[in-house]
Amino acid sequence: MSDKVRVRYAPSPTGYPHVGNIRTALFNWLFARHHGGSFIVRIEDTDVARTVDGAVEAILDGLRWLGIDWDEGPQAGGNFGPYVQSERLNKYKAAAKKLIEQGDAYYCYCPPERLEEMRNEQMKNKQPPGYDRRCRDMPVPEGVLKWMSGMKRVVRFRTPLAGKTTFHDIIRGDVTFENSTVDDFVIIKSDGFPTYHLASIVDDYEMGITHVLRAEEWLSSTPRHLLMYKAMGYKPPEFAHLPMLLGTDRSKLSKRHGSVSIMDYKEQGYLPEAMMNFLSLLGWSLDGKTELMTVKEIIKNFTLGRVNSTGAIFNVEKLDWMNGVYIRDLKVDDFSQRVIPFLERDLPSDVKRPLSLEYVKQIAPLVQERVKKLNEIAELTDFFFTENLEYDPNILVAKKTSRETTGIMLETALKELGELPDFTEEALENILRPMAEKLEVKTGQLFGTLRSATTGREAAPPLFQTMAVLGKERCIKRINEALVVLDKAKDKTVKE
RNA sequence: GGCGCAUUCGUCUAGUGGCCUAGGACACAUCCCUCUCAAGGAUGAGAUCACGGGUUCGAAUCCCGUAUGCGCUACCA
Repeated sequence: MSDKVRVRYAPSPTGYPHVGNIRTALFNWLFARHHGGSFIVRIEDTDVARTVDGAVEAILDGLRWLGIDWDEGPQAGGNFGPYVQSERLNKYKAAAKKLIEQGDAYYCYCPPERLEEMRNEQMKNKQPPGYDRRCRDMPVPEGVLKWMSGMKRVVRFRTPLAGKTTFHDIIRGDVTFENSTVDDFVIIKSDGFPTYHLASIVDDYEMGITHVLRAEEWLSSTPRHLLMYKAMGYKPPEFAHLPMLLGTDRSKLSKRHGSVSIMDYKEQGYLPEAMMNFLSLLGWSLDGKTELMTVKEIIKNFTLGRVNSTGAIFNVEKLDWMNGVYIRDLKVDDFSQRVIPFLERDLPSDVKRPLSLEYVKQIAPLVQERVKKLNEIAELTDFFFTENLEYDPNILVAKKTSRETTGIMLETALKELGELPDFTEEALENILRPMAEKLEVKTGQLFGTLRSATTGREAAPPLFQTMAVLGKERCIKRINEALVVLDKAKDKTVKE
């Protein structure tokens, strides 16, 4: 590749940043970074009706969250601006004018209702739907008359009636379309805005885009674009149509498949680095074996030759696993920092904020390897923060033990723990293990009972560490409370 | 309906004519470790490479056809 690579991500601000879209952005970015080229963001806001306030910022936030930076575009500037299509209308008008003048485009006065009717008729007769070209050869004076009388008009491209358009897709190889299957599509809408087709080719040309990497859904409109490049006398860029992201039923990923906004994933506690790693593997692979990679490694190895052509189902289970791997890899301090916003968001409201970073740092290592998503943190650790525990008294009585035995275990623990000078993990272990032996119960039974008493749950981090972090005072208090509610529990001497 | 693209374990994928009696990962199962839950380790089950024809000494890999899926078929992108 002798020319410097210039690629773009061209989202339209019609809603939240969709993961499928972001994946396209990611591949463009990886491609640019791999080749030392430029990654450009261009906002395609040519659909006035569908434009949503705040969408641009949301999309940019999504990119930033993942660590995708752009060399040119909104907030970054660049020499090819403006990077917002609604600020480039004159360029599209000029292009349309040129096409009309050289006979490659024409005004069409057909009202939407007629087109609708025409389509219905075509469908009914099992004809391929498409514009019937009624205005294609309208004499100029007639058009002028309609225009003067106030009729609305659009500009359509005059598609060649015969011939073929072939192009080489970097991922799929040669693709050919019969021009006769391409209808006279609209390039300027009646509101004066261009359609995607016109705007994108004008901008891609003027911004010096060398490669267009976009989702497969665009494959069928590529001949339109090529025809326009030709009519405009532009040299077309190279094309690569990326496989789509699919939902579990293999259809285009959408809301009904679950979360589709990249920001939802952020809020659920996926790490951006895990998300990027996972997304990069949807349609691309290094060697079929290496899956966990740093951004650097991904960039270093990312080539279109290793992008496949089959749509990929967005497999959340694998994402969860990968996120867990990344979480476990975090340094305790880092993990603690990242977890605080989630704790502050999800812990019961009576827990005082702001949380102590020092205290969180004590808790964090106990749950780090047990968490797949950061939003699980509050649920897993709330007993470290709340004063009163609420739980089913039955969990105090370990399997195959009686209420009486449980009472004895709690009393004994209470007494010996009370005399323990330093409440460390090691000291606790040294006192609790022999205690089980003395009481002639299994360690699992004793520890289980104490776990329930001190945490209010049956599954928690290792007992000694947990108790050490909770501290002597709180553990004693909770064991006392356990003794009170024990009355309500049932014996479990009979095998369940 | 038309056009286009695709088709390897449930899922993500490796595979570019012989190394494939098809490899890895997630998920799943069993076992080990173990104070619970995880994590970790080991083992296992799971794909007649959509199907049918060719080409070839030899095909998951090349060609043709069929089927299925998906996408497009807007004054949306």
